[in-house]
Order: sequence, then structure tokens, then C-alpha cells
Amino acid sequence: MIFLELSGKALGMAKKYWLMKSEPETYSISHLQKDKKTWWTGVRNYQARNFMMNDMNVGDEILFYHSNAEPPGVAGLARVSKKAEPDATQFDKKSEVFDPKASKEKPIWFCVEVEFVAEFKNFVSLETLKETKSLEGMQVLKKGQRLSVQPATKAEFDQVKKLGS
DNA sequence: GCCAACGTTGGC
DNA sequence: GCCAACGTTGGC
Repeated sequence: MIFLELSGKALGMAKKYWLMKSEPETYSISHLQKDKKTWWTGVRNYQARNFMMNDMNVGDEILFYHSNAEPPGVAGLARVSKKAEPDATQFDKKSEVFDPKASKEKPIWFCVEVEFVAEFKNFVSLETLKETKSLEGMQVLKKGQRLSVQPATKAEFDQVKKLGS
């Protein structure tokens, strides 16, 4: 078992980088700091789900983005702490994101668990992201980009981290 | 499989 | 609150 895990790493499951959006009124970086970790439930978009389900591994690093906020921007850092599992809210009739088409036998929605890493000393606003030349390729800056889970490059992650620290 | 209608996202 | 952009739904 240990050998298999090690070989998984040796086979190059390279760490990946992500940007995840949350509306701070619903769940902010402060909430995550308080909770230490949380299951990223409620995503009901297949592309975003697929990133979580297929591509995210424990240890991947996350830019925690506040959307629909004043101002919008990256508020801090998080990390994937558990691989994707079925999103429990899809089975919960009382949940706003309940999905009648999902069953425990055939779940539709998956989410990863993320853990708090840091709140930025300097909030990196969307405006700042736009003004930073080396970040011009960032997905979140593209017009009409609504995906709540987006891949980022290591260079983008490092740059935003530097701006925020 | 097309596409119009509708709902949602999210910056402004 | 507006509205552009996008995803989903459902009639055909």
C-alpha cells in the first residue's frame, strides 16, 4: 500500500492549482478559517464538478475567490484535503441545491474537501488582477467566465500569492 | 440534433 | 437593479 502511494507520487501526480469562487455572504475565507475545513458542496455545473471529481488531488492549492462581493477578488489560500466524494446536499430535500434526479446509488454531484491555509494580508482585488500584466491569461479575467472552479497555473498562483502576502 | 426560451452568474 | 454571457431545458 505504501509502495503504491509512493509510486503514485513518483509517477508524477503533480500538484495542481485552482481558483474557487464563493460568495462571501454565503461562505467567506473567514468561515473557512473558523471551520478549518469544509466540503465544497453546492456546485451544480458539470465542468466545475468534473474538475473536482477527476482532476483535484489532495495537496492541490487553491486561490479562494470572493465573487459577488464589494470588492470581488482573491481573499486567501486553501488546499484540497480530501478527494472528491458525493455531495451530500444533492440528497437533502430541504437543501436549495437538492437534486431529485440524484440517488445514493447514482450520485450526480461530487465535491472535494478543502482546508484553510491563509487569509491574505493584502486582499487581491479583481481590479489588481486585471492590472497585473503577468496575470492577463487568468481564466477569471476572461469575459463571461462564470465557472466556479477553474484551473490556474503555478505561475499565476505564485504571483497572486505574492501580491496577497 | 437544433435552437428558442429561460435561469443563473457575477461584475458593474 | 441592469444586463451580457453562458448553461440547461424541452419542443420539434
